Amino acid sequence: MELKHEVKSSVKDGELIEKRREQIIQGAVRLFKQKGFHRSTTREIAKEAGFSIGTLYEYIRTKEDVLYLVCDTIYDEVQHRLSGIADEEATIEGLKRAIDVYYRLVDDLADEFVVMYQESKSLPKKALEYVLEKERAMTGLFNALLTACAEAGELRITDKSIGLAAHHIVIQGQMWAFRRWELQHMYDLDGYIEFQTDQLLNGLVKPVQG
Amino acid sequence: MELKHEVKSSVKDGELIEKRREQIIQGAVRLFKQKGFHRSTTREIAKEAGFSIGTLYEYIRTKEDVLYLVCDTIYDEVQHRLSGIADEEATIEGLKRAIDVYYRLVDDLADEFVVMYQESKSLPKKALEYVLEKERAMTGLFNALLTACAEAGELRITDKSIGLAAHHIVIQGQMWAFRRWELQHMYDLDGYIEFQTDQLLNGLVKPVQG
Amino acid sequence: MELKHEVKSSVKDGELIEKRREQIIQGAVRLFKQKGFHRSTTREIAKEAGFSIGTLYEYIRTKEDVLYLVCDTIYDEVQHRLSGIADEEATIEGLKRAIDVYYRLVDDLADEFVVMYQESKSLPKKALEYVLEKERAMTGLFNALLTACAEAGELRITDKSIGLAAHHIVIQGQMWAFRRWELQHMYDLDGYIEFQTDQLLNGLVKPVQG
Amino acid sequence: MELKHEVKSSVKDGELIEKRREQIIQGAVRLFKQKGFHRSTTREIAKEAGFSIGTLYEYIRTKEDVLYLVCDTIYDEVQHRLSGIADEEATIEGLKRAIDVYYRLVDDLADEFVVMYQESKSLPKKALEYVLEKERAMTGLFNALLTACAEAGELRITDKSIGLAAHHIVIQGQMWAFRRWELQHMYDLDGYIEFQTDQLLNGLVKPVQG
DNA sequence: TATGAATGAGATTTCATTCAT
DNA sequence: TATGAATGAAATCTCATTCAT
Repeated sequence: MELKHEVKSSVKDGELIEKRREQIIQGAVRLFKQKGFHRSTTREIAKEAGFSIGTLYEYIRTKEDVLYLVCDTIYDEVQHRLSGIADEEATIEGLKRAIDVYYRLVDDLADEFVVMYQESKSLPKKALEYVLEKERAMTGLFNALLTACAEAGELRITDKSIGLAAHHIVIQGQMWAFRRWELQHMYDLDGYIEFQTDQLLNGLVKPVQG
Repeated sequence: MELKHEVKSSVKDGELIEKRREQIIQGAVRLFKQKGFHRSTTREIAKEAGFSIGTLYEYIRTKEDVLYLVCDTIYDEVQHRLSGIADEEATIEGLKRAIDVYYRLVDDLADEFVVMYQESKSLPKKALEYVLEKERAMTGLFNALLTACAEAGELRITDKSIGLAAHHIVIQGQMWAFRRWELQHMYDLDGYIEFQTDQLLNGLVKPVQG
Repeated sequence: MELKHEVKSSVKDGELIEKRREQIIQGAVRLFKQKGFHRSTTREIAKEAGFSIGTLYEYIRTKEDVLYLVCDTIYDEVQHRLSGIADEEATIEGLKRAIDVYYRLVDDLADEFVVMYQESKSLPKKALEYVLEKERAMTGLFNALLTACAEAGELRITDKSIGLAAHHIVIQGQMWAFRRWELQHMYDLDGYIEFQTDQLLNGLVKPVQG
Repeated sequence: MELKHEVKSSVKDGELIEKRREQIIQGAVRLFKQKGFHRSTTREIAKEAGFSIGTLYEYIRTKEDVLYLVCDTIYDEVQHRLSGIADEEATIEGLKRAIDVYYRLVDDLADEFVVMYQESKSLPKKALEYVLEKERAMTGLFNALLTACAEAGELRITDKSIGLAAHHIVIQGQMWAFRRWELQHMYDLDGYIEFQTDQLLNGLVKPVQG
């Protein structure tokens, strides 16, 4: 199902491609954070990556490829770090741990998240689809865990509400990235996680003995 | 604190300016929805507005002015439609009505909201500040109402949590704009408002006789 | 049948388009004569035409459009100047006059012919087809006249040979353009026409009486 | 007058140079046929030749060298295959044989001829001169043979016409290369040779007893 | 006021050539 | 000798902005 939208390179050495793309991505993220995708030029990207414009184009075909590489990498990291969630036990505690992992991930990659959400609509159609699919998968992880908790009788939640609750978690996390500067006046990350989690579970947890 | 970032026009007739800018904004929103700010050209904006590129530049100074006009207009509309909130009574019912008004506003201006949040970082610094200030004012409305309710003893909520809850409301509304296509599979607007409101109040409402 | 491969312009004033394209074509021919199509840059073309690169692109879409405009114009001139041939009388004298007109045309437009034949394969497929069609039409004019002469009993020539003879005439004329510098050591235009015409007719004219 | 425009190579082994250049030329002709000289990249030339871009540049100095090699090789082959002409006997039959040899040569190397005539103006000045000199030598072969025939009383032809007739033969042959696809509808090679030869001699041969 | 032709800085992309391995 | 990654000058094309009419 990995319909990975391939980015063509004219360089043959796979390891080198890996290394150079790493440089490109790092440079691009630094740049996009400051100026966004459209205001960053390919020359700047090349320079930030540490090589010439010609070399940049040995590893990508178009400027949009850079954006795709950035988005793809972020989701790969996300996927990697969230991979544990799928195996969490279907309990309130498991759910809390999953949310905690996710929020800390957002905090670490806050800049990257902002870049991705603000620029991804500039991706070519096929690449956008692929990225959206990854985003859906992320929501899906929480959806599965919530479903498992509900089935295990840990949550009083209707099937209908599960989907929304999953979105809820995901969005609430992203909010930390997008409004960090405002929110950090009021909360630190731990406080924020605690508040949001309580807030969520207050509505969902089965009272101990109804 | 009205730092209204003025947009200069070489036309003198105030009414005409009003009318032309209306055309510009409407055209621009239609365009930005499809292609985003950067991918839309000034020629396209002029055409979509119904006049020539020369005329466009009689009413704005730079392309960024168009984006500013769009953002500014949206907030004017928001401010107008939310003006009642400030006067709501400090009760759960008052809070519910305020939230309802806000969610319906987001639903009506969903496209505009999406455009604004995706593109506003392209505004020049000063204009961006002004827009962010308006955004803060919006959150402030709910903040004030929540505070009033808390003071009136209608809500069990710490001072510290009020700010976050206000953000919560604002974000939850915007989520409807950003994820409409996914969410509409599960909920219609009324259902969504109800669910979100319940969810929020579950955590905040003082149990009847706790 | 005029499948004229349209060249799009973003300028609306038809007369202006006409005028500017005239400038473009003249400048381009001057340039292409010296350096050929590929070695001429769009900036040089603009400069030679007498305006800025931006203006050039108001009147064409791509560099290839310039080549097409050049080729098209040459053939228009050719077609115009050969239009009389179609009405020539079906006699040896008529044929001679037609050949004379054609050779003088080639002499006048020698540079243009060279440009066209050396560069036309760089045209995009559709435009190339259109140009080739015009070339075929030119050969067709002589074909028709030769056929008429044969039918009128003025020439002893098999049907099969007519096609080749028409090609012959066309090529022999082009040779004057392509090898001018060599041939002019030996002949002036009048002498060349006379020699070639004699040569051709020697083989084709019916001996006065058996 | 062998001004052989030397192509420098950094490889010492003469045989290897020979072999590699053969590969380069063959690949280049294939490529130039399809896309022309300017549209073919050095990378493509290297690939088509069967080795890397680095290796290509061990055997040439510039891209234009490739074009020169192609042109030079064609003329070497031409010279080789026409070498017999110089020794032909000064009779009509000898002339006919010479023409026959030449036409068949053109037919064999048709693609190469087309490439050469369409691209040779892209050669650097010195190389172009050298190639033109070879072309002149080819015409010279026929010139000499025609002169010999005239002196032997086999042809009624003025001195002045000999030069033109030689050009005639050369061009008529090239016409087969350039317009093959049109002409093959009407003639096969044998028929074409016969027709052209008759045509030519009709004007030149002394009537048997005139 | 309205128009749209003109401008040219600047963006993306290509590709001949070099050079370290 | 062979390789192919690196380079950067240069090419094409776009588009925000101006200004004469």
